[in-house]
Amino acid sequence: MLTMSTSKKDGAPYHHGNLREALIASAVEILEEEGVTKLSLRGVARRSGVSQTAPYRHFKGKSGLLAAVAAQGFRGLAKAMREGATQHDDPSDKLAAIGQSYIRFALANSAVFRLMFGAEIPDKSTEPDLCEAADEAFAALASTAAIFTGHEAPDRFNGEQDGAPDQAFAAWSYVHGLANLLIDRQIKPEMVFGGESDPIELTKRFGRFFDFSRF
Amino acid sequence: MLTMSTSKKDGAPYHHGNLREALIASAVEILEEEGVTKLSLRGVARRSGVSQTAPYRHFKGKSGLLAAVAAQGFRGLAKAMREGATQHDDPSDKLAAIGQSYIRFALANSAVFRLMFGAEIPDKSTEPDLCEAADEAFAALASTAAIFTGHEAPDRFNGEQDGAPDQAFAAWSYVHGLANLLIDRQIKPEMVFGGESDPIELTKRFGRFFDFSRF
DNA sequence: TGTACATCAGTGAACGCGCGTTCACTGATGTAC
DNA sequence: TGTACATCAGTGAACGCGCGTTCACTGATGTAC
Repeated sequence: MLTMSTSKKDGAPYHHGNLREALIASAVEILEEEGVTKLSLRGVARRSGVSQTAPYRHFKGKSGLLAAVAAQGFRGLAKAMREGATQHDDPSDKLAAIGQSYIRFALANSAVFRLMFGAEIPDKSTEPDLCEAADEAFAALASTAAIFTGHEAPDRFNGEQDGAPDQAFAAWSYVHGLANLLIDRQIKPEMVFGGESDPIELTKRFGRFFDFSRF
Repeated sequence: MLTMSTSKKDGAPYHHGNLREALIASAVEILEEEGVTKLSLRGVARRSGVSQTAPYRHFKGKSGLLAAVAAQGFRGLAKAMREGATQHDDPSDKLAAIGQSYIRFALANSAVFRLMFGAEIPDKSTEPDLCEAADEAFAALASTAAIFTGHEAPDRFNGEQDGAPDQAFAAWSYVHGLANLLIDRQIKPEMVFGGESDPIELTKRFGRFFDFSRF
């Protein structure tokens, strides 16, 4: 950073200085505005104001960019869940807050969310960074869910998820499904309440069918 | 059908006779084998052994074909759920059977399932047939879930879902989430059980956290 | 402090490709008479 | 029963397009001396 030449007075410097991050940001924008189908490496470069071959300096082709976007998404989701959880002490409240953060994240970043979990990236296991980010997100959920069993939460899951308690998966399934149905507009909050309403309210309302005392 | 000229002895008759269905079937095959990204109208025509412009006789472009595939998917899902439900009398058993049918369908038709719920078809409301098929699927779930409230199930939802009980949405969320996590390989049955295992067993196992007596 | 030079980050032309869709057409079908 | 003809279902050439990726390149940077 010390030696960066990018100056604010300079309109378009030869060296961008932060192209990798800029490309990811452009990709996210296109993703959210136009959908995965319309996302092209050339379009991303164009939006970043850079030649169409510049991205190859930072990613191994289009698939590399997609993986980086998804990884950043998982990191953001993990952070959101952690922040939600730390605002409460009671395990039930913690878990509820995590679920709400999850829903909020999905709604605010629906195209990225879809990319993270969809089939657009065929084999996630070939992208170590992506795996690590995904594990981080799952760990954020599982560590709280583990409290219900009284077992200690394993602090790493190695992409194996061994030892993660059933509730983690059950809670994840529920919240993941609600998130998906909401972003796919299969459940519209206003349809359930009969008026305009908040998806988070929905999360709480449906959540009472979930009984974590049963383990 | 009476006047169809397609004869079995004839290798490639000029008139196909059943091209619409054949195109949908080809689309499903490509979808499951190669993913949405690789699905092209030309490829579908090719696989059906027909010129690349023939599909335009039966669908209004690529988007029309996609909608037809999704609609057929929803009909199949609705049928599977209904068949699952009729094998039991107890409402809880009925609901559990519906969930299991849902998971089975998703796993057996994962690419179609993704298409049904994903963003590949941008505005489903412009396709009346698709809406109708989706409503049919939701109705199959909601009519059973409604038993828990003691209220009568509305027999149509008009794409509005008004009057559908909360449990229907909660159960749907749970089962939809588990289905998605399974087809996206985020939860691998063998990871949870520590050995090879059956996704349906998972459905039951996690399902016990769901308490439908609370309404 | 000044300069030669290796390294790094970006350029721009070019490749070959498959796509969605249109158009004027032709072969097959079924019906009115 | 035979035939003219409207209708239907498919053909094949052609359009313009944007894409991913490669290649040899050039401008900028930072360091060894």
